[in-house]
This record gives sequence, C-alpha cells and structure tokens, in this order.
Amino acid sequence: MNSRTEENYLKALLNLSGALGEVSVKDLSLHLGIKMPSVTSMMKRLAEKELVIYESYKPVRLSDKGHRDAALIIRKHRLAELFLVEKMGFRWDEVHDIAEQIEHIDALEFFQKMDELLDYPKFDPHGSPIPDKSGKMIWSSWSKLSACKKGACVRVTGVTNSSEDFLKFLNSRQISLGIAIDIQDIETFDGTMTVSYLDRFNETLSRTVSERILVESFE
Amino acid sequence: MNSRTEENYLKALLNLSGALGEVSVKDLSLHLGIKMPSVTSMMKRLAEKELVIYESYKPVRLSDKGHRDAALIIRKHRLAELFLVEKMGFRWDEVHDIAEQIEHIDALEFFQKMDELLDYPKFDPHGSPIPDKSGKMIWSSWSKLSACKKGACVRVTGVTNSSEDFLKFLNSRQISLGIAIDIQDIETFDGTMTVSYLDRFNETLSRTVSERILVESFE
DNA sequence: ATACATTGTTAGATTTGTCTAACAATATTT
DNA sequence: AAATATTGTTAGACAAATCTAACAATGTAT
Repeated sequence: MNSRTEENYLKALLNLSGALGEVSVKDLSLHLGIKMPSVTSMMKRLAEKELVIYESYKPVRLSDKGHRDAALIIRKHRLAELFLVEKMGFRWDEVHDIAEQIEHIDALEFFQKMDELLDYPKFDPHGSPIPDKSGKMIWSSWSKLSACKKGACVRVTGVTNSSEDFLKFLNSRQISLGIAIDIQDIETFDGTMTVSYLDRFNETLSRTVSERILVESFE
Repeated sequence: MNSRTEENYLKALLNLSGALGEVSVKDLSLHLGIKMPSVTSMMKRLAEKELVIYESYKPVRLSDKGHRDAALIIRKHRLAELFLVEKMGFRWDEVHDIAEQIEHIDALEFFQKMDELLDYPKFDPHGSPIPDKSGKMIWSSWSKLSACKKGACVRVTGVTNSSEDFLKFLNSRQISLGIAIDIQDIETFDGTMTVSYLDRFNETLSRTVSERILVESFE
C-alpha cells in the first residue's frame, strides 16, 4: 500500500502529465506546494517502488503500475464528488475539498457501494471521466472553448479545473454543464470571447476562462 | 487542530474512561496496540496542549477541552456509521472500520449534511448515543443484560462493543436492537444465561456476551 | 517488611516527510 | 560561446510517531 502522501504525488503526476506523460519536478513542486528538494527525494522513493520512471535531471513519468494506482485514486475522488452532489445535496463548487479527503479512504466496499447507488456513472459533476475499476480512463474528445471558431454553437461538457473559485465564477454567470453557447466574436488580440447562452447576450469571457471550459460542437 | 494520531488517542481516552474518568497508560497501550513508552510521550504532548491532565506515574484524565474534542470525533464516527447503514445499505457489522476513517475528515458541512439527511438522530446503529454539536453526550440509563435477574423481560437497546466479530456473532443468533428477551435462567457458577427471544427458546449466552449487551426493562 | 511482579519512564534509534542553504546541471540570451 | 537564468540535486536539520532496551516507581504477596 502507498501512503497518503505517496498517493497525493501519484495523483498530481497523473493530473499534470499531458500528451507526453512527462512532468517536471518544478511543476510537481508548484502544484503540490512542496519544495523541490522534497519532490526530488519522493521521486527517488517512488522510483524505488517502481511507480515512476525517474532519472536525475530528467522529467518524471508514471510507470504502468503508478498510472493505475493514480487512476484508482482519481476514481475514488470523482465517485465521491458525484455522490456528494447527487446523494447528499452539495453544489458542484463545494465538493472538491471534501472529496480530496474521502479519496484516501481504504475500503473498496465503500466506493463499490457509491458506484452502485449512482448507477455506475461515467462522469463526475465537472464532466471529468471516472476511471473504471481497473484504472482505465476514457479520454473524451472534448475541446477547449478557447479553441472554437467564431460562429460556432457548442454545448458545455466539462471543466479542466475544479477549484472552488473558478466554479463559483461559473455559477455567477449561470454557466453549468449541458448549456449551449453561441460564439459571437473572438478578440484576435487577447482571445477574449463574446458569447451568448441561456437568456444572456454578448457576455465576455477571458481567455483564462475559455481555456478551462470543455465543449462539444452541436451537429 | 489535532493530528489524526492525537485524535485517536483522545477517542481511546474517552472510550476507556469509566466512572472515574481515569485511564492507565497500560490500558491505552493495549487498546491502541501501541507500546507504553510511545503512549507516555504522547501523554506529555497532550498535557502540553492541555487536552489531558497528566502527572508521572498517575492515571490520565481528559481535560474539558480534551473531552469535548474526543466527543466530537465520536460524534463524527457515529453519524458516519448510521449514514452507512441507513443511506448506503451496509449492515451494522460492516461499518466500524469505514467509520474509523471517515471520522477524521475535516469538513463540518459534510457531517452537518449527514445529520440533516438522517433527521438529527440520537443513536448510532449499535445503540450508542451520538454526542451533540457541542460535544455533549446523553448517557442512557441502560443496564447490561448480565445485570438482569432471572425472569426479567427486557428489550435490547445497544451493545458496548462494536467489533465485527461480536456483531457477526449476534447476527448469527438473530440478536438485533429492539428485540425482546426473556431471561429463563442464570447459572450461578459462571453467569451463563438461558434466554428466549423471537422464535428461539432456551438459547444460552455466555457471561462475556451478556456483559456486552445493553437492555431496558419492559414495563 | 522484604521480595517479586506489574506498570511506567528515560534514553536513544528509526522512518516518513518536510525544510533551508549551498551547489550543479541544463536552458536561454545576448 | 560566454554569461545569465532556471531548474534540479545534495547535504544536513527537524518534527511526528513509533520502536527496543534499560531502569525506576508502585503494588501485592508472602
């Protein structure tokens, strides 16, 4: 078994690893709020346990086992988030911190039961895919709102960041999963978008925001 | 905030403190499965934090603050147990270990919500009282089955031990909260009881068992 | 009241996970 | 390519929580 701390490193590694699957010590350090020397020494430990592939001065990659372990923690996190929203009445912006603690609970039956009560869901309240019991995660083909063209009509399917601040911002603009957005205009200079949705016309969204919203095009 | 380890010591202290409210280092050591020197050093830490009253070679007592903190952990534990049984479909013998982990979650809203969904319950699935938000615990006036006289008719209201083994034993004998028991006979030599309940006649219960069952007399 | 058993404490080591300060390697500029 | 900036590593310290071995106090029995 991995310690709670090791679990947090693994989860961060998976969350940060992009297309290449490589993560720098710096990024981990920033993301976890832990100083670089501590990260380095943990990478040695995880390499020793064959959870990561690590060589001095090179970026870190998860091994297959590390990847699976990380995905299973994320599975627990996302099941917990959905359970909190669906079965306990929390809002999507309230559940992240609680799920961060629930994810470390060591009791298969507990998550098994959640899965069952939620009827084997595929996505969490923020549109992120829930890995299956073997740690496989379906990578949805959604694109960032920021990558869409002027005139496009899209549906919001997820967010890439579930921080309370960002979600509260979306709440304040009535942006939630499933709503349709029309892209009116895109400022070429800084990427600011003018959009319409629900009963709101010509709202502006900064690039920072549009990069964190995932969408699917309407046919 | 107290660490998870400190929380475990406080909880053990409250669970072990009887009428006098005093607990020996030995008892703590046995109950927690931690060697005595470790317990001694933790007692010094907790005394430093004014959570316990401790002097060398004397039994330990919880301070008012320590007592309150301990009761609030037990509140979280018992709410969690009841939630697992009532809202998630677990049996009373399956919930202890899971609740042991849930009790350390630091999120008032989470337990607040459980309390609400369970409609502000007063007792957990084993009949133990749930302390209120200020850490006050109603001490029910239930007596041990072992203290009852021959011929008495009683109702099972709780158990003093929620270990999986003991609860599974009770399950196997169809003993659960609420059932009525008639005390047929008591062996004076070793206290073994002959009892009848439900459709079972002249079942025998060892003293060990009857000491762990709490009952209320029928009027 | 002395002897023995039990209980409790001290001292010192170990592991985990963190830190700071100093140094080394890699990347980026000019 | 040399200078500078960024990123990464080593070394060593520290706190939390545990352990074992040795010793000290308290309690119980003859």
